[in-house]
Amino acid sequence: MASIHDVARVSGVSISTVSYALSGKRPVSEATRARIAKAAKELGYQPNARGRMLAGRRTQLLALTAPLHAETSAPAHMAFVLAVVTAARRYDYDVILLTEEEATGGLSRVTSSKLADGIVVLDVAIDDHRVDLIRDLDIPAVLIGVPGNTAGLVCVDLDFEAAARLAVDQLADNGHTSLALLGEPHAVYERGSNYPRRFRDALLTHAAARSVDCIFVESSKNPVDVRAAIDTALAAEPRPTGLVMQCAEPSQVTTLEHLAARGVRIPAELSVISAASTFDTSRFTPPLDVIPLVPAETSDRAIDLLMTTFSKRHEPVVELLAPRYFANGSVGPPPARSIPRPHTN
Amino acid sequence: MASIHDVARVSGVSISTVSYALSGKRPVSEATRARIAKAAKELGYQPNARGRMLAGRRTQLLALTAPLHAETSAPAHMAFVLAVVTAARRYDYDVILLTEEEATGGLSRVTSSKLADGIVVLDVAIDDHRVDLIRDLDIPAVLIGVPGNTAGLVCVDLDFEAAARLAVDQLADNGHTSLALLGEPHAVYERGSNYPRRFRDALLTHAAARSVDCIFVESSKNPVDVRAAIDTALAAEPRPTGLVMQCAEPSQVTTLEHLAARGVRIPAELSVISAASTFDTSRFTPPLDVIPLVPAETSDRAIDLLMTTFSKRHEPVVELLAPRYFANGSVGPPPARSIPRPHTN
DNA sequence: CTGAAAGCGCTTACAG
DNA sequence: CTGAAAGCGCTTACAG
Repeated sequence: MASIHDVARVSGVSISTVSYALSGKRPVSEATRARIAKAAKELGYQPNARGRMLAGRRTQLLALTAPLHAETSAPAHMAFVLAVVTAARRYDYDVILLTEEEATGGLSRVTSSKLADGIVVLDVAIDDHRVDLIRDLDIPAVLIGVPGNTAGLVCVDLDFEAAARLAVDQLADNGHTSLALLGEPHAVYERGSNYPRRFRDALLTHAAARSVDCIFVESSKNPVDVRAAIDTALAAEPRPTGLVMQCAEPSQVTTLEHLAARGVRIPAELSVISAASTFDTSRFTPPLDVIPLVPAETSDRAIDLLMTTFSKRHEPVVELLAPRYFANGSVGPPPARSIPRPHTN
Repeated sequence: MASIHDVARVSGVSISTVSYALSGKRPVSEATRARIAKAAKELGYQPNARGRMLAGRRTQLLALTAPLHAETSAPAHMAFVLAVVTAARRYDYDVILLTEEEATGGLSRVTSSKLADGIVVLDVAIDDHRVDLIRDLDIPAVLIGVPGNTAGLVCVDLDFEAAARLAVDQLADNGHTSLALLGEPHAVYERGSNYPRRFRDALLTHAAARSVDCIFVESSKNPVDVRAAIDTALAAEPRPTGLVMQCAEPSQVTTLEHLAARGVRIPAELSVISAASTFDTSRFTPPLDVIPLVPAETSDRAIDLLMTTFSKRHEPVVELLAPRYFANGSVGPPPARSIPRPHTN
């Protein structure tokens, strides 16, 4: 394997000139540059990362801490991991994946050994051990997600509160006065990442602010429970004419099938919005309006901020990306006249 | 940040003695060792990975090439990525995740820059560009999966042919003479990893060898199509009394629900086996017999082989792990007397 | 525009 | 049992 010395010898210059010619950090005469380029190409020279890491101040390596809980949705998780790696590559960074249960161990290790230049934290919980560690560690870090206490941190996430308001407004502006939210399975709110909670709370709050009734039901990995939840929601009084789903793809598919089976027409009888989804709701039956989760944009922005941190100390900031609404025809006005059902109770 | 020089100074020895004391690669007197350990602890010394990489012959870094296609099942994919990282950590290795579409670019990069000590290839297709590259690259590598041409390679995988035979035997031995296989969606056989093909082909071949009829149908992301496929399968002549499912979890759940809706009792009227599954079929309704995919065992073995390769050149080998069968009560004898249906056609 | 040299923080023969 | 020193392959002040 050719080294920088080989390239220097073949092109008749010093190794420093080779280094500068290849990095462009110092002007090099065109003739010299050409000879060096030719030699490097002939020899198939690739700078050795080990030498570069030690001499330079960068390893060009990021650590991504992305633990998988039982409650984690694998597709969404994968989408973010993929997006982070792709975003890092734009800056010529590679990504070390930290998955261990005792996630803080991995963080300490790659930090104290100076393996990574920076850290990306995925799937942030409200009360996250990794976040406390990050604050202590003297290493640039960015969180994708928002923990309970953001002091001293750089965070990027979708604005889930705004997304919830957007969903409510969309339905309220269409004239709906009673909604249902099909949320994540119960365990997610207990132990999972915190955005489902932020979304749910904001949605209920904003519905109340707009004088819209809203019933909240939880989904499940079990389709039977999903259908029961939907039945519960639709039995609410006054009967919901709008449904917001913020849950995994299988639960949304089950719901649509169940609604079809019950003969509930979308949007004639029920308007439906899919929220915080990473999957393609435009190919559902029927296609659904969606406020998508945006792994690529979120990760790009997170990595941009992290790279900024490398040059100049970045002040703590929580950047929330504005949600966007994509209409696919699943939202309309509520049924002209809802037939009042007999009062029980 | 304390360096090895600091530790040497504080403990009154040379840096080489510190290095040897900490690595254990040379005997060090107990007294000296104790002083060094004390100093290292006081100073919070952690060896610098950059220096270690350059001086030693190892980076303690593995590259994992795990591209995500549209056809990839995210949960299974995640399970393997997680298992590989966990397996690598047993040897104090960290894992760099390579996900790029042009996966060969990443492989060349980490190899020629000497960033990684070895490579793990996931999700191997029959005709995989990465495999050709691996053969050319002068770096230890192990594949999880089996490509069409295994010459010169070290591969580890579940023995899918044996798994298929096991499923057939289990049903045939119970007296079934007509089976159905619900496989992956069509695109998986066209472009995805190759084990579904190996499983399907072996199952059909072995069924024929045992004089068992077998109809093959494909699943889908769309539940409607899954139900149609099951209907097609059960309409086959002679009517199947055994069903093998080798497809994603949602399709298996849909199938069980559809069978329940059709009033098909398991195993009284239909025996069912779930194959190559990474999810827990014992909590399905009803619980299913399963021949699981084993990410942990497969990855552990793959990493063991890779580590062996580091010390002494390992001869090419294809290691297939024996499948195991877990009974959960979903397989029994076929219905005592199948009511012959009127001959159409 | 270019070079000689120091140095990044370790590991590991070579000596004693 | 321990130390002085070379060297891993680069980058980057320092000089000219």
